[in-house]
Amino acid sequence: MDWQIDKNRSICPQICDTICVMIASGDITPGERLMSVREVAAKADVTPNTVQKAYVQLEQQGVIFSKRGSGWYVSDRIDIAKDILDQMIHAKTADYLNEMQSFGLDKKEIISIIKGFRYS
Amino acid sequence: MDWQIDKNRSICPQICDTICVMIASGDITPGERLMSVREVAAKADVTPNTVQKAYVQLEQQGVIFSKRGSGWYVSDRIDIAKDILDQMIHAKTADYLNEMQSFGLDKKEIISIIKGFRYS
DNA sequence: GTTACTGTAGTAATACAATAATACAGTTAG
DNA sequence: CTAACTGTATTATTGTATTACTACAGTAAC
Repeated sequence: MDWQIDKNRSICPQICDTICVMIASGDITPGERLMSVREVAAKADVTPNTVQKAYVQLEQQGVIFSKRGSGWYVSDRIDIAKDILDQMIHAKTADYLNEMQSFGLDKKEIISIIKGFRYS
Repeated sequence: MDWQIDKNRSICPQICDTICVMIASGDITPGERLMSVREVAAKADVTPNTVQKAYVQLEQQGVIFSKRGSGWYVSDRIDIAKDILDQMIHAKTADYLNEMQSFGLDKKEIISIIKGFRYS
């Protein structure tokens, strides 16, 4: 997995999203152990504290659970991770469309811009 | 103009964007006076300080200029406002596409989601 | 049992955006 | 001239995210 973090955006949600993608895509499966808080922190070049916060959030949503002193593990409810992702995609799309409309663009124009988009 | 501010996002850039849209769309024209810092602050329900900051940023980019004690005015260079908007649209589209790709979606899937998007 | 890992918890420091309140100086209209 | 509006500037405070550091307790392997 690529633990690439965009430091211009909030880090904690990015970690949550990355874990959910790994679970939804089958990259990691129920019962499997996650990388430790300190490992992820090192890979993503962030503070263990921030990773811990993200893990706790996912735990509260039922996506993962912890065994004290042992590690973090993927829960059986991979459907939750998928739901979170779907919801995330919908929310971010809504935000994007709203912003584009505040710039005076309608849906057709937006799609046209995306189709013609060249990646740098 | 609708001075609707999304308080979940940073306010200062939203004010800058709104002014640029007003200029690019011809809603306000070169030489015309803008609403005062205090007026905008009241309409948008934010602090005059924040509006001031946004105006100064636009001034540094050459979009507007101030006459002390009198007010803020639209500069002749409406092309700058248009450029800023184009750049903004491109940047936000790039961010959106990058995020969607980190969720495992390709361009075709993204367009499909947008086409089927229902506004709430 | 010791060692090295793990989760867990807390504090302090930093950075940033925004708020709040105030004051000063220039302008414009009456 | 005066009053009411402007822009401008400063300071203090809040809220949030993140970092940095430290400490404690449970687990697992040797």
